Order: sequence, then structure tokens, then C-alpha cells
Amino acid sequence: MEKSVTIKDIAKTAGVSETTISRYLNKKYEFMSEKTRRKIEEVVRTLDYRPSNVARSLKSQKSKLIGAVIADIGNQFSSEIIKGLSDTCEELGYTLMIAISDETAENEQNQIEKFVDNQVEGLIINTTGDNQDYLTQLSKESIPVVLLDRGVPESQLEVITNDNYTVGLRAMNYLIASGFQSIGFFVNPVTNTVRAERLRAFKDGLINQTVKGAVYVVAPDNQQSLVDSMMAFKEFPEPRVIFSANGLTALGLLEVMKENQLEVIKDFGLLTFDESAWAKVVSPGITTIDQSSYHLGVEACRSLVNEIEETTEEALLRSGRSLPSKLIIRESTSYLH
Amino acid sequence: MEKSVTIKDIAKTAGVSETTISRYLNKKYEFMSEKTRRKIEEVVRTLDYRPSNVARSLKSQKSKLIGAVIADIGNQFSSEIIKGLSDTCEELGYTLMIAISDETAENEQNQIEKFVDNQVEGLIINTTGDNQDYLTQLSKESIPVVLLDRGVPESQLEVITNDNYTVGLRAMNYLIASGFQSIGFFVNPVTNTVRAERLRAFKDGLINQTVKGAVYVVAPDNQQSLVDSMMAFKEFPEPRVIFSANGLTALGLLEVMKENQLEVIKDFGLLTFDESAWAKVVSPGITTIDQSSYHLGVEACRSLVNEIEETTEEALLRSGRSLPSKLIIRESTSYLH
DNA sequence: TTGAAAGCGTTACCAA
DNA sequence: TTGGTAACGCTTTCAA
Repeated sequence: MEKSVTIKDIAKTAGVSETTISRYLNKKYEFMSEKTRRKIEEVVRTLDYRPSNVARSLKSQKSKLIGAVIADIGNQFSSEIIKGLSDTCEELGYTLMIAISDETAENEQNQIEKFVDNQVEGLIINTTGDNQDYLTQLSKESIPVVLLDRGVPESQLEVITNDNYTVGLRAMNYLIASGFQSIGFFVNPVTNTVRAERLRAFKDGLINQTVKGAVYVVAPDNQQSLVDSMMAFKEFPEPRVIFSANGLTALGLLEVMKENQLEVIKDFGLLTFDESAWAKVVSPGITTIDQSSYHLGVEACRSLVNEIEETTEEALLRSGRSLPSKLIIRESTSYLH
Repeated sequence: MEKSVTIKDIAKTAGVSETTISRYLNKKYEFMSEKTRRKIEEVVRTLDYRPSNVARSLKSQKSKLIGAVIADIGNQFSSEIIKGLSDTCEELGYTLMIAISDETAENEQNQIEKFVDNQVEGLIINTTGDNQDYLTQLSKESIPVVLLDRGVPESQLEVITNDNYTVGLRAMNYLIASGFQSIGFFVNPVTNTVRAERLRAFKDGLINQTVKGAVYVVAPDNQQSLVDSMMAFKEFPEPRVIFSANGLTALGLLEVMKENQLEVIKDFGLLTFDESAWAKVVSPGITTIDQSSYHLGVEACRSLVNEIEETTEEALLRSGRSLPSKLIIRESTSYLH
């Protein structure tokens, strides 16, 4: 562990002051002789010098660090978001810190605090939904915050999300036009804005429509209740289709179906939020709603950096944005007429 | 953006010196009166003070930061590793920085440099495989490095990985005992130690065995070559089984099969490295090798922290460790006799 | 075009 | 049991 080379070493061997080195590092070449610039350049290279971001952060209060807290990483959706964040941070010259809150508000807050201790310049939060007050306060009095995917009700926090409601409505129209007589909406307990929006789309999608059969909404909170719900829904008029509010639920659904010798299409059609790598390789292929998760990450990052770097207080009505999703139709929502 | 409270503020309002506050923060209570301790405790709480980790890092050279560079995040394997890293960092009091190198050595190096600029105390690298020299030098002269999953040939770097060879051999024995006459090993170009180990297991697994039919190894580098390889393998004696070196390859295989009306079991059996959420819900269920990816993350983290915190130079033969994988047998490797 | 010196928020040594 | 002060590596006036 040899001690690292500092600005002092560079100054000494280059024969100039530390100030001048600092100017060089910050690319303030305008008032610097060609000669010294070259000299410094050389010394920096030969000594393999890299400025300490820690010292920089301390002095200038600019760390070029962004912290992201992700609720759950066990799905492709999150992975792609992280990729988007990572790429964009890279592109904009920031370094990304990531923490996984595992869907608990306490972790979320702890992790945010650690980030703040390290003087991140902004925060991207895929919130559990239970830290509303803390987040609001944070963004008000100390640091820019952008919410990712999930918003918190009645807050001024900027949120980058998908057009859950719009695409949900579109999916409903498609299902109804396809002639399904019973639509069952399967969703986890509605604890965040994303789920709420999707449920709203389902309900509104039924207004003024002629689904002859019935509709059904369940929020299974364990494996057994999922089985029960499916069996109950199986008594509804055919053709039936299940509208799943997310990929994990769809996975659970498929597992139950397999265990109970139920078949996609024959017993239930299936449409689910969240595109996944396997949806198209299984038989039948699963109809999905593909959220632009990668772009969600990209946009959240851009948005945050904008906020960080904006000079004036143009922070006016940055109410957030919603990115378009895509309905990918596969075999699971077709049935034999 | 109000300015944050510093140790100075605490000292002033508590009526003691900054030194004493620092002692309190570092839990050096032994030489501190009960009274001052309480007093400080109260002030810290009411002023909602949090010490700046940046200042700490600068002064003490201890940042409590760990940097992790992941090659590719588009698979469940990486997600679980990250979860393991995140949880363990949390548990051990470290903060995790993550970057995605996207399988390019240049990104990998840039990202590591950024981490070093921020004075991380250790590095966890899931390497692309092309930064061997840089990594070796890094760990020799400045900072502990633990390799994750993939090692680099002929280096002294510690690597935490799975027992790829052993479990691969086990899988081979299982396939041969099951009576398969042709085994086709599908692997991406062998650019890292993990793939190399798996291939070695395949080859060694055939020694002294009586696979009557033939064996076949391919490293498809694009979709078309994958199709061609499968079609060629289809001419081999039945029953045939494909041994896939990773989950992504299996996904590609499945896609090709679907497009060409080929059926798992009927046309080829299938066994793949990498367990995934969907392997058990599809029909037929896919036989997989389940690596303890979460534990890989956990162990890498523990190992690194050990290295960081070890007082003496007990760095002797920390050659790394390999964690056990599990063979999960499902329908895809059964065939009708 | 360049440099001296103060200071960012801590810690650690030495003294009291 | 407590405090003064230098130092960590850099940036930023202000002056030359």
C-alpha cells in the first residue's frame, strides 16, 4: 500500500504552485501558458496522478456522486433500470452508488442517510412508499430527489414513471375487443402508486364496455390465496383472461397453473405487466406490457442531473414525466373461437 | 439547501471541544464523563447531526466504501449477487458503490478508477477478463481486490466462485447415467475462467464413459450460428441432450427451438447452468444447475472486508473459495424409453 | 499568467 | 477526562 501521489507532488516536480495544478485539473487553461500546461500534463502522466475526489468533495461540496435506492432487485425490470442509471451516470460524468432497500422503509431511510453522509449531489429513489415525509423534507431542504417508477401520493416530488394508466386502458380495450367474457385482475396488495394506477386502468377500462361475464379483482398475499383465487375465477364464464399487474405475479400464476394442470389459453388467457426474456420463448408466448425500464433509468438520471446543475431556481413545475409502454401481443391472449 | 450542521456546531452548543465530540462519535467513551456523553448525545439528536463521511475519509483514509464492478446485469444471477453484496455491506457497516461494465474492459477500468478516486477501501470485480494486469497491479500496490465468479488466469488475485468443474462433472454423470447417447455442449466463446471450467468438466466427464453416440461442442457467436449448430446436432443419434453453459444461451436455444418447431425432450433434452425463476414454471420444467449466487455476493463481501480489516499481513494464501452448486432435476432431461 | 494562504469537516497527537 | 492544533488533498479568493 504505497501512499498516493497528491497535488503537492505534482506541483513540486512540475515546478509550479498547487494553485496552477488545480487550474489545470479544472481545465481553466485560458490564463495558462502553453508551456506550463504541457509541463503539467507530462508530470501528471508520468506520475500517474489522479485527483482525490474526496478532497474535492470536501472543499467544493461537489462530489459528482449520485445515490440510487432500489426497492427490489429480483426482476428484470430493476436490472434494466440500473443499467439505464449506470450508463447515464457514466455519460454525464457522475458516479453511481446503489443500495437495495428490499422493500422496507427502514432500510430505505438508512441507505439514503449513508448516501447523504457521502455527500451525494442527488438521489434517485424507487421508494417502498412508506418514507413520504422523510423524502419530501429531504428534497425541500437539502438535496434533489427524483422518484423512480413509484410515486408517493400528494407530494411535490418529481417522479419518472411509465404510463401505467394509459397502457393499462389500452390492454383492457384489447382484451375486450378480443371477446373475453371474464377478466380477472390479479394484483399484490395495492401499496404504491404504480399498482394503484394499474388497478384504476382496469376499473375504468370496464366502463361503458360490454363484458358479458364478470370481472374479478384479487390481491393475493400468499401462495395459497393465489391458488384459491384462481380456482374461484375458473368458475367464471368463458373465455376468461387473467390480467396480471406485474411479472412476479404472473410467475406465481404460471406456477400454480402448472401444479394444477391448468393450461394457458385453454383455461385462462394471460396478459401481464412487465416484459421478460422468457415471455417469448415459452409456449404459448405470453402477452406482456413492455415498460421502457431502461429509459426509465436514463430519464430519472437525466432529470436529476438537470436539477442538480440548474443554476437559477427554475425548479418550477417539474412535475415529472411518464414514459410510454408497449403492448406486446403473443399467443397467451388468443383463444379458439 | 440549508447548510449542514458540523462538528463545530455541536461543540459550541454542547460547550465542549471538537476533539471531545470526535471522541464521542468514534465511541471512545472510556475516558469521558457520563455527563458530557449525555450532553453530547442530546445535542447530536436535537441538531440532527450526521458526521460527514467525506471529511472522515480525507482525514482518516477510511471511507467505509466498497466498490463493485459487475460485467453484465441482465440476468438473475447478477441480481442475486448484487443483493448479496448489498445485504452484506449493510451488515458490516460499509456502503456499496456499483458500476456496470457491460462486458467491456475499458469501462471496467474507468469505473474502477472512479471508485479509487473516491477512496473505496476495497474492490469487488466481476471481471470482463481483459484487465488482468491492471487488477493485479492494483491489488499489489494500493487496494484489496476480490474477484467475483470469474477469475483471471495465472494471477494471485483472490476469487470467489462456484464449483463449476465439480458440479459440471456431476451433471455429466447424471446425463450419461440417464442414457443419453449424444451430448452437445453449447457455450459462448470461452473468454473467461468460468466458461473454461465448465467446458473442462464437459470434456473430462466423457473420459472412460460409454456415450455411444457422439459429442459436440459449439461456441455460437450469433443467432444464425446457433440455429445452424442446433440443426447439425439434430442429426446425432438419439436420445440427444443439450448441455448449455449458461442461462442466456439456454434462452437463445429455447427461442430457436420454438421458431423451428423443435421440442424439448422430443428433439433434445436440456440441461443448463443458471437457475432462473421461470425454469420451473415452463413445460417441460428445465433441469438447471443452481449456483448459490446470493452467497457468492455475500462471501465476496465478507472476504474483502476481512482483507481490508486484517491487522497483520496474514494475507498469505488467501487463494479464494468455491461455493457449492446444486443440480436441480426437472422434466427437460427425462425422455421416453 | 501565477502564487500564497485560508478553509472544507474531520481525526489524532500532544499537552493540560 | 478534556482541549488546542496540525493535517488530510483539494479549491478559491485575493494579490502580484
